[in-house]
Amino acid sequence: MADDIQGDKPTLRTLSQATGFAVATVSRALAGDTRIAARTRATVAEAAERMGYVPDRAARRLRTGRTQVISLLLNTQHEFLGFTHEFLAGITEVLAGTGYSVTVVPDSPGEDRLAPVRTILRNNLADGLLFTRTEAFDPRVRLLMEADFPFVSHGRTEFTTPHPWVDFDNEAFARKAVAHLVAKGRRRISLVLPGDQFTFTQHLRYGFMSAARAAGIDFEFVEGVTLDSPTSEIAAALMRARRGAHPPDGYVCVGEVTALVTLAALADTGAVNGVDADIVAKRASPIFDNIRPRIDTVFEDLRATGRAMAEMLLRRMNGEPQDGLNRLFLPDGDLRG
Amino acid sequence: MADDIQGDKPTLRTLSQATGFAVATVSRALAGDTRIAARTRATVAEAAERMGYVPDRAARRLRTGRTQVISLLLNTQHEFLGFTHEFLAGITEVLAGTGYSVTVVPDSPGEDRLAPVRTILRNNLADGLLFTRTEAFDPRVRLLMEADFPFVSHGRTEFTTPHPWVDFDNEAFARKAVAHLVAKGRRRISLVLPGDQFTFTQHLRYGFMSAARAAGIDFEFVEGVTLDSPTSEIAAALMRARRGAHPPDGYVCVGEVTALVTLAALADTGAVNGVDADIVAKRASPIFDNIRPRIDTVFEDLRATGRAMAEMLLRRMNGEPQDGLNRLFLPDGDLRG
DNA sequence: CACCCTGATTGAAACGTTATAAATCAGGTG
DNA sequence: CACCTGATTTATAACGTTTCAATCAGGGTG
Repeated sequence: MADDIQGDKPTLRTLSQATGFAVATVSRALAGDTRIAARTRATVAEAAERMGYVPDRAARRLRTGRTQVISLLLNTQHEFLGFTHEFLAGITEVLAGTGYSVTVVPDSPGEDRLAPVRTILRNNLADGLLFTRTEAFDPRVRLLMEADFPFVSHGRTEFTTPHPWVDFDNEAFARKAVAHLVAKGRRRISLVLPGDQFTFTQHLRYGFMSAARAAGIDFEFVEGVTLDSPTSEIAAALMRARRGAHPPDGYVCVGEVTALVTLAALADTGAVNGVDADIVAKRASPIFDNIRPRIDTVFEDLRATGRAMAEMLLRRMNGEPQDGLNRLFLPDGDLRG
Repeated sequence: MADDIQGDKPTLRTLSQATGFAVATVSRALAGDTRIAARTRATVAEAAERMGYVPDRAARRLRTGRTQVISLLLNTQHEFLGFTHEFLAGITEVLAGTGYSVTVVPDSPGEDRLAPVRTILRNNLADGLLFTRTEAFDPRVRLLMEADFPFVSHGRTEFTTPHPWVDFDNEAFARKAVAHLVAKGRRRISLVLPGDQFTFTQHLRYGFMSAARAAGIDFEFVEGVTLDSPTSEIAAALMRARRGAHPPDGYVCVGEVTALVTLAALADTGAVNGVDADIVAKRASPIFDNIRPRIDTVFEDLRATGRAMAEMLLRRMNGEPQDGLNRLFLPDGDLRG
């Protein structure tokens, strides 16, 4: 809107008139085409710099079909703490200066998770896609692979065809957490799992179960709720278990919210954290430094995860073969308390 | 990339051939131009629907200059809990189905806050702008008003020219919090303020001070730190005050993180929350339901804030006069504990 | 000297849309 | 029946970019 004080913004034509070269020459010079004389390229580059030329995204997009946009499917339903913030920060950090911008598209598991992807593909709204909460045979992955559309998933799948992903080693986290509880002398440990459809649920379950079995201790999965259940339901389920015949004396918590809920459930049933039971949690933000009594945590660096995913997507969009593009983040060496 | 299984996606020309009308007619029919015969409009609309026509954003953008994009300046530096997530969820909720998409642009106070705005204006990267952490004489507001560019700020300014904003009544929050502490018999209350440059800092300070004075109790502002200081520094400052001659017996906390830090500082200096001191906090996420011992909170609904800002921006971009476009969220009636 | 390279540049077309101005048409009027 | 009017429709240009094919000037070669 309004009158640009700056005067009209420079275009290729402006540069063409200023330098005396044709529009086509200017375009190719800026693109660094080596078939344009080096001297010409220098002249054009200098003029572009001087006049503050910036290519028009709409025109380029119309011509080339490339949008210069990356879409992020963001879960807007369930609550997170540091997750969204850190993740987005990491992504924008990498994309700054690349000319790509991130658009946020709401995604709600339970709804049709394919719908937003279809829209993006069909209407050509982005050049690449990032998403989280990947399922074992995630229909989004299937669709995107079929369409040969660049993407990076947060979480692995069970597909045999390789695709780019970034993941956190939740199996290792579970083992480490169990080992820590065992070292503290705990004999019956409990875990609230995410929904069965997610791949990382399997990793958690396997790591948790096999570590507990190897240590010869009892374990249970909290019944009737998942990590995404309303916190009131999770709290109720936890308290039910505490009042049962064999209340757990150790908890592995996959998210910060669950950790707080567990802490509250302990308090509300008269149990004392650190005495009657211990908690080990995965955390994504520094907030847990400020919880008293302290609880032991393993840090999942979501900012680094966002960075890794964005970088990988850039490489993928640049045409790199996709079978090498994976990264598994290992849990920190030490538990932080 | 790749071959669209769907075949080529329909364009105006496709529709033109299918219906027998000229491209221009089809375009205007779809735009609902009343100078096109009603019958024709119906025919065209039907064909568009049947073939799944969606206008090409790049072409439309190139032609009209409108981007169909809204940019959100997002602070990626400081930690937040529910903030980013809830806020974004509210925005995307409103924008879903409007054809607008949100892009996230990093913004770091301390850096040049004008730079991203300039880029957006100059390169025409968006039709509207949303941002937070508004300053009293926010240079972004000044620039955007000069350019007559649609925006909605989260937070008021001191400019006399009106502009659209959405804000939370932090003065009322402070008064309410103080009143609550006074009712509990607290006689010396403390507050960590945000940086002086932000408008809401003045509102907080004024509400806090005048309510404390009216009640005839002592008060202090924690020295040397702001809400954005590293939590370790805030913790240190709080503990220093606790060990001083006149430790506070009441705390007003503007953010969730500060509330947790305060809680931790109490615990670490051997004070008991609810006995030696009380805390009232503003919260943006349901997480505080799960903190034990419970602390009293006032809820700021950031999802609703995001929704309000997005709706307001849409109205503004539709050319509504901007002097009516404000909304002040009042703190909840009851303190929740 | 005619020829053909090679290197450098350029004209023109196209991407899909919308706005402007002009063209067409049907129907009524003198 | 020619003409005017209002209602519809349409051709055309333009937005700024990239790319294909064509042009052009020299210089070496036969």
